[in-house]
Amino acid sequence: MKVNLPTDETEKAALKQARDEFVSQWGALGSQWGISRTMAQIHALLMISEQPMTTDELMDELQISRGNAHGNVKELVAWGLVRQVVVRGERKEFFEAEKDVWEIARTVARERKRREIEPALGVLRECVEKSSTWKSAEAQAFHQQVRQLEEFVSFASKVADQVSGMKHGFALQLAAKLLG
Amino acid sequence: MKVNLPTDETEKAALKQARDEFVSQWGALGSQWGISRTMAQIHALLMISEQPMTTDELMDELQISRGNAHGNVKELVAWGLVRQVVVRGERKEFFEAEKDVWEIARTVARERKRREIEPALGVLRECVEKSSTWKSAEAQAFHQQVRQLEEFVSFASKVADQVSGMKHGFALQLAAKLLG
DNA sequence: CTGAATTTTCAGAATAAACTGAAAAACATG
DNA sequence: CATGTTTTTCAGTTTATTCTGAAAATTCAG
Repeated sequence: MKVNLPTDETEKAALKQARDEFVSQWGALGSQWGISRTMAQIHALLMISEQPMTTDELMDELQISRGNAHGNVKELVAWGLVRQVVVRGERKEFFEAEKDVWEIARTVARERKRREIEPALGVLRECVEKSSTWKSAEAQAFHQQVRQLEEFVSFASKVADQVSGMKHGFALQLAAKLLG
Repeated sequence: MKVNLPTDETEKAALKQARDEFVSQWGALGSQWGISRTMAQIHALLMISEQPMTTDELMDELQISRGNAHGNVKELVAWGLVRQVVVRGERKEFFEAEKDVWEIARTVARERKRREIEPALGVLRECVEKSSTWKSAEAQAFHQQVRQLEEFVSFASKVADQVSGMKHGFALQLAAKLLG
């Protein structure tokens, strides 16, 4: 069996510390974003874990309750950022995160479109519709403004579709178009 | 003086209702997004207001306290989405929103980069740095994953710069590049 | 079918975020 | 400088969100 030289031990400890730091910081960023701290931490943990993990491991690692771990991991599954996998000979459910950053980006683009852009479009279209036949100067100003907003959000929606439709090496395509 | 025909009155009432609906719905969207409901409502109100407004008008229109109106309008100014303007012969402060959607988009891109992308980059770079010389298989897997994340976020940062640097008609440029 | 293992739910507790209202500070006017 | 006006601050309250922990439901093996 391999001998653990002092440097091995040092590296192992430093790795653990770096992983914890990453999970913790990613969680803090999560709340800056619109998602809960715990959900971001679970995502971070699964992204840097080589093996799929169980709910109990998440509870243990992050010091959180079963209900919390359960709810958040299921929400990550609903987002499409985490999937449930079967480990042979095990009854428990195991979870693993999508690790490919381009896939993650596509998923986030798709979900944010659905959750943020589409509801806004609904509101704006209703306002544009209602105000389209009004005659007064004030009403026309209102119409103009909501129409411009609607046009922009509609454009953003198309961009999101375009991005989430791009295949694996999409960053190259996108980079070429935007930066080239 | 102009006579108010029944249709004028009807339109006036419908306009008021549409404006209120827009403000209320935009507020709800705001919380779906990462910003407070009130801040989004103030922004909506100022975007569809033809004249600049005072804190007292905001308080009255949205039925909120002075402290709340004050704090949120100042935060919008800090974002760069609203500016303070001087109205001749008035002592009170007046506020108006940027109405040009492309300007709004640039501002949001710039601010979100600063608030969401840059802190993430900081965390990731630290992790990449620390783990770059480690030897074990686990450590290298960690390094690889955070490096990929760092590369992507760094790319996103460049995209945000590009977008926020585009001049007025940028949507056309962007549309041509992305959709063309 | 039985019982142990596991997942799911959810009422109440804890925490975090937003808001109020009034007092203090800053400002303008004569 | 005295006074009335407007802005700013902030301690305390309310509201919204997240989390806990235990009970109920489900699943599976024998």
